[in-house]
Amino acid sequence: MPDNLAKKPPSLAEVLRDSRWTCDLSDAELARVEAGIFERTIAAGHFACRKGEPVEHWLGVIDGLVKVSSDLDSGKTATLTGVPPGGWFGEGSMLKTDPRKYDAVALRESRIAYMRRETFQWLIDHSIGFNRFLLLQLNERLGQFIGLLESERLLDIDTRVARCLASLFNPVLYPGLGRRLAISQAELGYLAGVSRQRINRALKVLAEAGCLSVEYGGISIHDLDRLRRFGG
DNA sequence: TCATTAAATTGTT
DNA sequence: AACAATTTAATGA
Repeated sequence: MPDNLAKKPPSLAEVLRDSRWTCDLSDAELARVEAGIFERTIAAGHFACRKGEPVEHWLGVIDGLVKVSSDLDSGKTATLTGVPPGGWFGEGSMLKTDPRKYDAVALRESRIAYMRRETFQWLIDHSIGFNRFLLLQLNERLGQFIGLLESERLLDIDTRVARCLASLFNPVLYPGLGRRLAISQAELGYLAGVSRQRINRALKVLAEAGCLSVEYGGISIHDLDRLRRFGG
């Protein structure tokens, strides 16, 4: 275990291979899909996609970290979810013809995959595995948002941070993700909607509870179930 | 390979 | 919000 912690920037092809929705595609089909995707690097603080624009792509996080949020007219911004590497989002918008309803901001420099609408549609028409993935993902997110409702009002900060982290490590939404995630406490603060200092305190509590361990520039999950159930 | 430095992140007030 | 301590990455001898 000397340097398997060394970072290796994943390629688009690797991310596709590891994505659950590509499992029943032939090599030729996978190649077709890959040809319908382009990659773009988004600088920290910049938008991977914006509310109000026509929806032309389904988005995937190859590397980095993205925050999906909704900016209210009041000027306040509500974080809906964070998307770690290996995660795909925006399928809800692809299934409608309305303009996009949410923003996606790169919390740090991130590489984003953009799948064209015609490729997305082709997958729906030809791949049962892709449809199964979409159903699973939509259902999982629905549960996540329902949980977020109680989190917002009923739970203390430590528990909210726990739920936020648990959602990032959701094995259904983000399979390829391992036990460790590179995320700073500041980034986690943006996702959970609390100050970095409060995140620091919450992480100590969660580490004390045996849910995770805090590392420089990231955290490692020890007990995902315990993290999910924390405080409630 | 090692020492130095800058930048990022963390821990605390 | 500010500050000090710690860790990492980059640089060059």
